[in-house]
Amino acid sequence: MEKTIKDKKNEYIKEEIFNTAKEIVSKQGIENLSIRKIAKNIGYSPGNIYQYYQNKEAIVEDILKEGYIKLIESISIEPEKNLNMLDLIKFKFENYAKAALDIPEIYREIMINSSDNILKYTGIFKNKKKQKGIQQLEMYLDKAVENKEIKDINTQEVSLILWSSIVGIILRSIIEKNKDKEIVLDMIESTIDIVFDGLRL
Amino acid sequence: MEKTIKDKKNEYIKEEIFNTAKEIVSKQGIENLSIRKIAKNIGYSPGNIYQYYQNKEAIVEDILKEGYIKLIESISIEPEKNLNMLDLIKFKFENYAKAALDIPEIYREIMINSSDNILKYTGIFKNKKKQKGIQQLEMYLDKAVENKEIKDINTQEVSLILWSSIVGIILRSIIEKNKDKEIVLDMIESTIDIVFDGLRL
Amino acid sequence: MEKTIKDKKNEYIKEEIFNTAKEIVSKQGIENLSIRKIAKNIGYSPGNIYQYYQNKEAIVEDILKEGYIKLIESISIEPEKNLNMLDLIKFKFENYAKAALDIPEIYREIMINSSDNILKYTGIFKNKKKQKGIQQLEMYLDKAVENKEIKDINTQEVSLILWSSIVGIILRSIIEKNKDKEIVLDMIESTIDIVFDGLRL
Amino acid sequence: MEKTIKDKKNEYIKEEIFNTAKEIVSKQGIENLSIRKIAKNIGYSPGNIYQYYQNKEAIVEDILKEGYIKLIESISIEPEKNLNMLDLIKFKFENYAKAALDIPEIYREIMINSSDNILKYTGIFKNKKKQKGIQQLEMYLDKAVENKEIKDINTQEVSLILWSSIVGIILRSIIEKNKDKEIVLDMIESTIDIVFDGLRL
DNA sequence: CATGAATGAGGATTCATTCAT
DNA sequence: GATGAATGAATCCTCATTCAT
Repeated sequence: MEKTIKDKKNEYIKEEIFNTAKEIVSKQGIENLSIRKIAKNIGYSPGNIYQYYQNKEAIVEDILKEGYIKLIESISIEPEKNLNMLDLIKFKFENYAKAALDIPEIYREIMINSSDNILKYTGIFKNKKKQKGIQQLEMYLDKAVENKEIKDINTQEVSLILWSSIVGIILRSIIEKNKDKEIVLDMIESTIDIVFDGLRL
Repeated sequence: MEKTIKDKKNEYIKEEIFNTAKEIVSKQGIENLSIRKIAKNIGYSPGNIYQYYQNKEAIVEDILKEGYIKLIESISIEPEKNLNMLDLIKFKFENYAKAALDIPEIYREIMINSSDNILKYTGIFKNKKKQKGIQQLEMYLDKAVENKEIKDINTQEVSLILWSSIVGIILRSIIEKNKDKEIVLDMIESTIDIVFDGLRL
Repeated sequence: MEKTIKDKKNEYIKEEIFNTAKEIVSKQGIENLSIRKIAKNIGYSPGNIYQYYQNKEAIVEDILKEGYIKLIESISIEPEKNLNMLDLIKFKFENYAKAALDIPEIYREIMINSSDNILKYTGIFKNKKKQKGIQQLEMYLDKAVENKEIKDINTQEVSLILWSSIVGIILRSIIEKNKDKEIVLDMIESTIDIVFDGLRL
Repeated sequence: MEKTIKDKKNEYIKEEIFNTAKEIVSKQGIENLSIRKIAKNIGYSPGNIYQYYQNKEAIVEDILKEGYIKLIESISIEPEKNLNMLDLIKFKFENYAKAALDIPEIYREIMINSSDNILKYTGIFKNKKKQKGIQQLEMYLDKAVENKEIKDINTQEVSLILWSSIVGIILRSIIEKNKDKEIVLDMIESTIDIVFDGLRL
């Protein structure tokens, strides 16, 4: 019993560390995250951080992982009405973009990161196992073909193209610190429209 | 005469610094470039670097500038035969992608950099003056409309979409350390094809 | 309780840094004070200094502030018996000079420093708010006028003259590393005498 | 013959170094004087400076020496008419102050410098041989006594007092970067007036 | 004469991490 | 659990001086 309480406290502090780290990353960028800053911000000592996280890298990993989960969640939201595939894809990407733009610095970090640990989730080139987003997108395109919304295409390739195009657009917006979300959402919608126009029967 | 020899030596060492720096950037990323590393690699004392470069920033700037120039040059190559706009755009982007993949880490750095100094050349959102690549692309699309290759579209928007899509694809390839250039070139060609298919009359 | 002990140790080390810094300043002048020297002298690593002081400036500031406080204290001592203004001024300046000569290098630094931060306390030319010493001196001169000890003069001007004359004498003694305090005290007394003689009714 | 020309050229370059150094000192303060800056400013190489000066210190010494000579010259100017000693002393100190305020940074350095080399010229405490200014001032005071302008005093002590008071005033003005020369000249005149008033028969 | 490349020591500061308490 | 002192290595940069050319 006591252990459980301790565990809870333990969890609580770990979260505190985590949230503070996230805040620093969001406000100052990942390159300005330091153990000392985290410690100072939560009022603990630097050494104590190591009771909860093995090292700085582990904290960063957690932050990126959480960000990734948010992105996955964003594309797990299902529309209320039945939509054709074009609109469904638009709906999904809109949610995805909103989620990404909600955590710009973290999204940037996720998408720029070259470590295998992260590429496991974001990679499109060598991954044996496709990441969730691409999987879903490919499935929708398959259905669109099936539904005769579009012609018979290599859905595997097109999904990669569409995905990296849209990631590219979001990323540029973040890198340029563009604050006008609408522009980005419009560009994404147009991109999908144009691609679909190009795929019509 | 003597002066010329000295100048040459001077030039030579500056280049040595420059190349060493480039090598470090290419292998370890710009975040791991340091004056000390450069000095150690070429067997000089750190202070001596400052005989040739005002500071670290100047070195980085030179590296990025050289990279940017290569990119500009790549899209300045004109095809031997007359091409329609679709093929011309493909030709240009192919050259661009090849140039980018030739200097992956540097391209990465250029495209990820958020400093105004670099955004001047790479920005698409707030820039008053459009960057060379977008300018050219927009012009080609205008001509394509004129030639009735495609329907009458907002060429300004489409050029941004096309550009950031392709930059996005190249960037992902670099981030994932994908070595298979052909895949990237194919994806780019397909992207252009699909977009053009979507814009046909 | 434990915290107190730690706090005390903390305080102790901070003081050690402070005293070491003061020693270096006293022996080698402020221009030769460096974090590395402090660290070496107390056997710590340079980085550790930053646990106790935010930066070098903060250390210097503390040293000068302490010196300034000693000066202020020296002129806050009141004589045991009632004195006429001439003798009161002598009494005050004598204490001031003794305090100054107790911390020669630091006094030198305070009086030579051109930063606004310090001039706030030592300036006599542009300061809106008069510094404590001048204020007091002017008040005494006013009283001397009131008491008919001296004629009706511009006490504002005379206080500045008297003050900078005496600071000038002390400063020269310090700069010349003159160790004979009596000479300086005599010169100061004579200065005050002569000036008062010049101001008599 | 050829040697003479060489010598002249030699002299010329040495002067160039000297003047440049002086300019840097005047504009940026002595703490910002560096061999490299001098070399850069005159278009020679750093190494070459050492052909003309043994080291940095020698340059500084020369600058201070020249400054000192200017001060001596300033008090060597004789008034056109015969003046009583009070007015003569005022005349001399006025010229002195003007000369000092003409080269504030250098004057500051001269008067703050603690090296024996400089104290030889500026010291008042231990010097066996009195410096020129004090000598002259003492002589004038002696004459004033002789002329019955003032009472019979210890002219040795009073000259020291007067001199260090006035140096103190000038120094403070320079340290505070006060640009209003008139204020300083007025304070000096008042000082002399008051002291003389105090010395009257 | 003159160059300018090079050194080596030094400057302030920041950081992740460890460890005795 | 928590502290925070301490390290050691790293960061960029500046400087006086030397010396082969």
